[in-house]
Amino acid sequence: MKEGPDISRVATLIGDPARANILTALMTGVALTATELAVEAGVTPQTASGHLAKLVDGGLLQVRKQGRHKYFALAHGDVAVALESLMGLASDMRRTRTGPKDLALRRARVCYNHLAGQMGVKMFASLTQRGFLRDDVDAPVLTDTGRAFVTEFGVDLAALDAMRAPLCRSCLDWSERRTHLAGSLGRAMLARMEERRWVQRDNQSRALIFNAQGTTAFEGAFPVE
Amino acid sequence: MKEGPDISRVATLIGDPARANILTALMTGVALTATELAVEAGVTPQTASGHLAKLVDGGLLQVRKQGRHKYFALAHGDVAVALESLMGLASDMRRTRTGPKDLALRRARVCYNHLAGQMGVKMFASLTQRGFLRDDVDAPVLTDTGRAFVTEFGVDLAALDAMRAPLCRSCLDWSERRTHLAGSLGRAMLARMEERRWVQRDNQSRALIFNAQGTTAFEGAFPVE
DNA sequence: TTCATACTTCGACCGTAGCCGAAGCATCTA
DNA sequence: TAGATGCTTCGGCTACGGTCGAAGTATGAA
Repeated sequence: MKEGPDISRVATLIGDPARANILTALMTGVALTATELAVEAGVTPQTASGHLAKLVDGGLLQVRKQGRHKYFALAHGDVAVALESLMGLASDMRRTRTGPKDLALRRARVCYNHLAGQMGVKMFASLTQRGFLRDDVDAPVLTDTGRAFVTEFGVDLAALDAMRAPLCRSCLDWSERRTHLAGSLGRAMLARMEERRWVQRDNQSRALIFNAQGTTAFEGAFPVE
Repeated sequence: MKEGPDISRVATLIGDPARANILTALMTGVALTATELAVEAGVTPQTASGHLAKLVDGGLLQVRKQGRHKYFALAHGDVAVALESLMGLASDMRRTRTGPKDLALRRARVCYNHLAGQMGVKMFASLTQRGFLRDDVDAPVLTDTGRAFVTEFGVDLAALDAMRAPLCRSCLDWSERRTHLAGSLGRAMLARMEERRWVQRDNQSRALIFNAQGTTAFEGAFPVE
């Protein structure tokens, strides 16, 4: 016993319902203030304050102070990946009644600011099949034809390259159990779709709602097989 | 709030130190009896019994009854993957003193019966670089030349194909943060190395100890770059 | 300066869950 | 049949951690 990193400490951190709600809320990728997160978690500000301190101390959240507000966000993408993998286990469990809201989430949702769900997986598959993305040892790699494609799509690759964050990352979908595209490129692709008004975020949840034109355009842009 | 699967329940399950020890012990891939796990977790049999029931009920463990013994194992590979991703987060945290035992674990260890750690990552990289393994959308795929290679290595591919379990899977290493080879092929490769007496398991931990000849042979079989 | 807002600290309360001793089944051995 | 051995159930103890009200510290607005 007592070998390797201590799982139980992190798991305990995630295990409290209020903290789990906070983490889930931050899966969208946006930064939220302490009071906003208190509402999200369904507890009073004092209680939330304690939880947030623990999460930051545990390395799961990062915090930025701005005036009298404190903005919290996930510490890094790995946290989101780990949370998704836990969701994968949780969705296995019995008594998982799938409501209509759940269906929307399975179809398309935001995961740390990139596209996840059936449509996320479809996009990833399309890019790979057409040779735009190559799934390398560590992470997916954008090929030359792929760079041309996403530039055409309207993504400013030069700006993304300038950032230190990794361009491509893969993330395992809890609902689909397949890979979708994360990383700064994944975020940029979703941002572009929002700019083009293909898709709109649901204010209440992580669900993404594609309108009629958006759906058609998506199918055209990311054909599969 | 209350969207997607309920993370907190699974996380709470993993969050108790005794249960975390149990899960970690089962990461080797072997099935253990209730009393063995009680010792591993450092609690009395009664207490362990309760924990084990919860883990089975939560879908994290599977159980097989054999005479008056009960053998417990991880429910499926996804559980191991999720645990590894939690370890990845945990190893980030401060106050992670890395002892000598930890070093051995980082070098080579068993992860659900396949090879993990630096040497696991190295093997995966070597196989990919030489075109034996192609990292596809879902999971790695063994190429034709790859099939020839592993057959030459002494793995009975026909037997593996006959099993329903997936041949190749990738698993993210908590210590290396890179991919290594899991799935039935991953297990077969490690088994073959043990047959050849390249490597021996440590009884006390998940560490794998390569002897001198084993190390040399490994370097020869899986060159990198 | 004065008031409002955002967040934190303190203290007390309470519930839950882990823990073990004792006793109870179930299964194998002699 | 009697006696081990492996696992489970029960009951009661304990402690830890989540919760909120009240009060305290920052920052910004009037």
